Amino acid sequence: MGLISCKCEGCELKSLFFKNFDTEEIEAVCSQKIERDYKKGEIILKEGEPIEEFIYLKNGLVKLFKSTNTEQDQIICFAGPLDFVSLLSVFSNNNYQYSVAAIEDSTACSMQLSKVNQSMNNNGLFARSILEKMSETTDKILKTTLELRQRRLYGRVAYMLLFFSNEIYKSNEFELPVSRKEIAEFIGMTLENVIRTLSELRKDNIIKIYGKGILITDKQKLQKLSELS
Amino acid sequence: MGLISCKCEGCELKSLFFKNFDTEEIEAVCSQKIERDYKKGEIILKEGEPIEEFIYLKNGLVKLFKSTNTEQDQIICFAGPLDFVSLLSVFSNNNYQYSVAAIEDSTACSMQLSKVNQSMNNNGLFARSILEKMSETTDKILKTTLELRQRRLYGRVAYMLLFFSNEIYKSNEFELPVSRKEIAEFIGMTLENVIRTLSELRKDNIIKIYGKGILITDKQKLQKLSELS
DNA sequence: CGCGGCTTTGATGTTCATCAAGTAAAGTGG
DNA sequence: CCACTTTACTTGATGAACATCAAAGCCGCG
Repeated sequence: MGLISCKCEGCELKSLFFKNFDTEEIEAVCSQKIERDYKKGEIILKEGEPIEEFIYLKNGLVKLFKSTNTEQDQIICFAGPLDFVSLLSVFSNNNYQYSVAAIEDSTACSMQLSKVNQSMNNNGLFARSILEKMSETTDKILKTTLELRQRRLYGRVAYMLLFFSNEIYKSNEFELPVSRKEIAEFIGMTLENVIRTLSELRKDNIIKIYGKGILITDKQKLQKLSELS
Repeated sequence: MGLISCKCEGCELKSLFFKNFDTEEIEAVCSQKIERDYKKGEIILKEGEPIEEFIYLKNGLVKLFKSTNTEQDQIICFAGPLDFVSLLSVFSNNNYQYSVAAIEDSTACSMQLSKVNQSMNNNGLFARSILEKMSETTDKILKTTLELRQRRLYGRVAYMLLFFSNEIYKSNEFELPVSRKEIAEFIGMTLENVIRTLSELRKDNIIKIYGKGILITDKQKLQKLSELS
């Protein structure tokens, strides 16, 4: 786990996030920023821990999840660059309600929550930016959840494949960043049935499978499966 | 549908929501407030419509839901007094992503979104209040969704009954404010199976049913069913 | 009264979880 | 580097959970 102080001059996030700040304010917040690298599999935030930082993802891919009393976790969503991974419970709880783990090598920036709070109180526009970002995030999560709920096994697996293809990798060929078990935890089905469904899709010449590698050969059919079932 | 201008002096919401405002600011916003009554069944907001107002519930009970391409809607959550029913998509979309309907006679206050926005820009503390409220709301929704997803038929029905008993009516005896079909739309099962399960719970002397009236006679067993299944 | 919406129950088949057993892949220690 | 262990993946068989179809009862309302 590397640990270097972030050079704000080159940070592409500044313009997105701090568009409502003047230089002085940016300095005040950014001087406290810490950039950190996480390897695939590493835990970034743990459910139950006190919230002291405000974290966003600079690059990589993470999963938000919640552990249950069974062995099976529940994966809430995946988040990519420029997503604010600690956004969900930051402002209504003192402790994280969800865990976050890197599913690809990732870099995250964090700043003290107290500083962010202070800036928000002084600057309504800044608070509003966060509000918008948060609204977006939760809207997306809720949408995905409801979409998945409408479908069954086949439709859910198809939806998941299309999600990674369209939203994350923007290609018909990609490496699944998650295990079969994690897919199951995301779509709310069992490991075995996820595998079975992938195999069936392969037999029907809709996808090709090379371990974690996926090649979507018939996107139209996959799309239809995702809509119908 | 009644329509009177809201008298802010008696409004219990003021202290909750506007705690960060001085009197002048409160006046500025409240002078624009409109109070409106909705009868059970009436639509308050419709998915797809432009967002122009900021609405919160003064009393009553509403459901948030999303229509699908089937006949079955998806109910996202129920909201009671002091909940900000338009909070979900207000800040990230120009149009409502969900519909809201009264499931009991309700009163809602609304103000122009543009005024609220203006106040937020000028007052970080106010923006922060909204942020907290919103974070709370989405956290609750997500929690419920994930809890339901963990359970199956029996557990979901039990969870739903306990929700109305504990969260909404705070009594073991209450009238279900929703139809059997709406229960199904909330817990993501079919109408028939909801009815069957309720009947089984009745046969097992866990609840009594008088049409929409429910009396929970064995809360412990219901609790256990909700946890296990 | 009769109609339409809501509710109930039963029968049937589909979808899915679970159990079991085996293979492949990946990490571990000598 | 190889034997060993562990973890991830795969397939089949079985029964449970659930959706769907069908039919009928109830209840309020015009």
